Amino acid sequence: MVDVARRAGVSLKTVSRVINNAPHVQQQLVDRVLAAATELGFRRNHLASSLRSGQATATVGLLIEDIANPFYATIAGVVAEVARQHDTLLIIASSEEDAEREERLLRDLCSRRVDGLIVVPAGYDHAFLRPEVELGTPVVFLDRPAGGLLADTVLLDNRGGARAGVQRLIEAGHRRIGILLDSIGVYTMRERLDGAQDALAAAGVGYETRLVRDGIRDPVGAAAAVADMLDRPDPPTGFFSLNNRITLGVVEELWRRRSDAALVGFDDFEVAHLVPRPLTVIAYDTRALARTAAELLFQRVSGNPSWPRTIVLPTELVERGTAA
Amino acid sequence: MVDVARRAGVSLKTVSRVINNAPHVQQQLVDRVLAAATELGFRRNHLASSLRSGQATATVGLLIEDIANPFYATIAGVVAEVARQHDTLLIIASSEEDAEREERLLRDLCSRRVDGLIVVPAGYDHAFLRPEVELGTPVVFLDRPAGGLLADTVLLDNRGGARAGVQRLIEAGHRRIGILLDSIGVYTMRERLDGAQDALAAAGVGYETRLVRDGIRDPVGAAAAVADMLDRPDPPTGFFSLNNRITLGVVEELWRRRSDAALVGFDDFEVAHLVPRPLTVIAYDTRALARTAAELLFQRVSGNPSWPRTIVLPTELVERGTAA
DNA sequence: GGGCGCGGTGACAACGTTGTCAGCCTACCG
DNA sequence: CGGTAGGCTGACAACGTTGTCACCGCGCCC
Repeated sequence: MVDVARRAGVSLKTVSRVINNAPHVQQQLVDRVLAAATELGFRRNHLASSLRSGQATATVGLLIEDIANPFYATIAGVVAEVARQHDTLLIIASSEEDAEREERLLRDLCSRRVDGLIVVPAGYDHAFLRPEVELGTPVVFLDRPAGGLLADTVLLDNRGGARAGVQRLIEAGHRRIGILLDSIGVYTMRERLDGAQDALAAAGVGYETRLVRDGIRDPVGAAAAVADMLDRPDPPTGFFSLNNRITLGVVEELWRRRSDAALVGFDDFEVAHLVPRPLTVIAYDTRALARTAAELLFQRVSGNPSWPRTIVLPTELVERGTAA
Repeated sequence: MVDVARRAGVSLKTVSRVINNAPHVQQQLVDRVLAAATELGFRRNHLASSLRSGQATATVGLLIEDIANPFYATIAGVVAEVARQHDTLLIIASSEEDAEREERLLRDLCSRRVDGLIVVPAGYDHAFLRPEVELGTPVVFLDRPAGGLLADTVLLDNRGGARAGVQRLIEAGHRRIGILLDSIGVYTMRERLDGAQDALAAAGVGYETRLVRDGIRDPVGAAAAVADMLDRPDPPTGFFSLNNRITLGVVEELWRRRSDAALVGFDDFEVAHLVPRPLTVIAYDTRALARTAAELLFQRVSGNPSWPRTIVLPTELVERGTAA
């Protein structure tokens, strides 16, 4: 910038004014400076700018589990789009469900002075973020609540959705319902399981531990669990799967056996209408979820100081034929 | 930092040394400084650090079409993982296939002094990046070549893959092969179409324009095109689809009509084995593609100055039964 | 005993930008 | 014709950190 100033025969400050097209600069000088800048290949240093002005790195951080997962990729896409509307770039970091790594990444993002953070938490303690929040970095939690920190949060109605799904199976006459979940350690899984239990209890159907399978990581594991349950005495006549990876495995196994057991799955997925039997699922609007969080964040960034909110978005039972 | 120094009764520089755990500091002072830092809630300012030291923002930029697309999400995941191994964060920006937006985003990333860039180009002229490259910002192009700029590039063997796919259809006896593609404006589509033509020419099969459909954006469009082609005289007996979104539409339409027309699709996809007929596809290792680019980038970042390379990764014909 | 090397520390400038303020000039008003 | 308001410009400090260099004191060697 000092070089540009010398070349244009003006002061450093005038160059700064031109670059930021501030008012009160003669057109003639503007032209001279611009010419000098392009001749010298001037490249503004965004770092120095945000260092000096103290705020506005025009960057927000998004912390998720795994960017390659379509759910998070959708979220990232929406957040990036909202960010773009605010002329802001997005740093995306994946925690891989590791609380320690999550903390490291969040601290790193803060040390980069991001204007705000959207976090899908992996850990259970986010108290370490309190200083940052108090010093003015807004944080919005997405899909799961924060631990030990009062902050804006946008959630799905996991419990209500699961309740509706299991209720539907019960209405169709099922009493032995196999429930498959990823990990009871994950907030959404706990909520969904609670919802399923709500529905069972409300219908006076007993909750049988043998019908609940935890720790199912992938479609293969799901298929194996289904096979095992079906091969035992008093097999389930219906299945409730708590996420779409599991649902996929259940579908595969049922199809392999030509079983007509009922199935309701949490999470919709793109090819749900293409698989052998069209699937009944608990669907929700992932994009709306992300958009809500992102818009809330940018409200905070632009200074809305109201009390932290928790927003719960609805889920919907989409019937496509496998509930009966 | 100056506050920490005062509190610990040492100089500013000693604090800096402790924070960066530089050698030659008495353990006693280290402890005092660390204590003071935590008491005051010291938060290192990464911006100021990279401004002063001139290099090492520990950030790389990834420019893709659309983060919500699974192909790019996979790439982003791999790049983020490689970046993490180098203690580097990732700024992801989506060009939405808009060359102007691409340029704006790349300039913005450069003004943030990222350590390097991985670009899936949307535009055709990247000469504007030359000053940045010359000033030491490595750029690796991914999946499509750069325009007007000599730079590292990692590509797929689109042409070879398409050639193999069409050749397989020809071997199965097909002579009228419907070819469906997104947009001839996209590099990969042109390459794949060229490969298809190679195979047709090599087999002495005439290239009929009526059998090629351009501008197919989504599965619905693909289904409509297939329907139209099948309803005309001399319909194709086989289809070659140039990306997986199109393939999905073709599958739907063929299934709807219970047609047993052959189909080979470019791009594998997760549920390729679940759809009504298991699909024969041209597959490739997206993760390897991304990993190659990311590792090449970090080689450059750490100073490997050799001549820009172009790496072409192979594709593979995966037969699952729809080629005949 | 003087010189030398080295571990340990601090003063100071610098990175590239922007905020503050002072100062210039012109125009306009009384 | 003096005063003043306001458009326009520049000098300077500051943002928070790190690189450079100088300095001090100690132990060691000749």
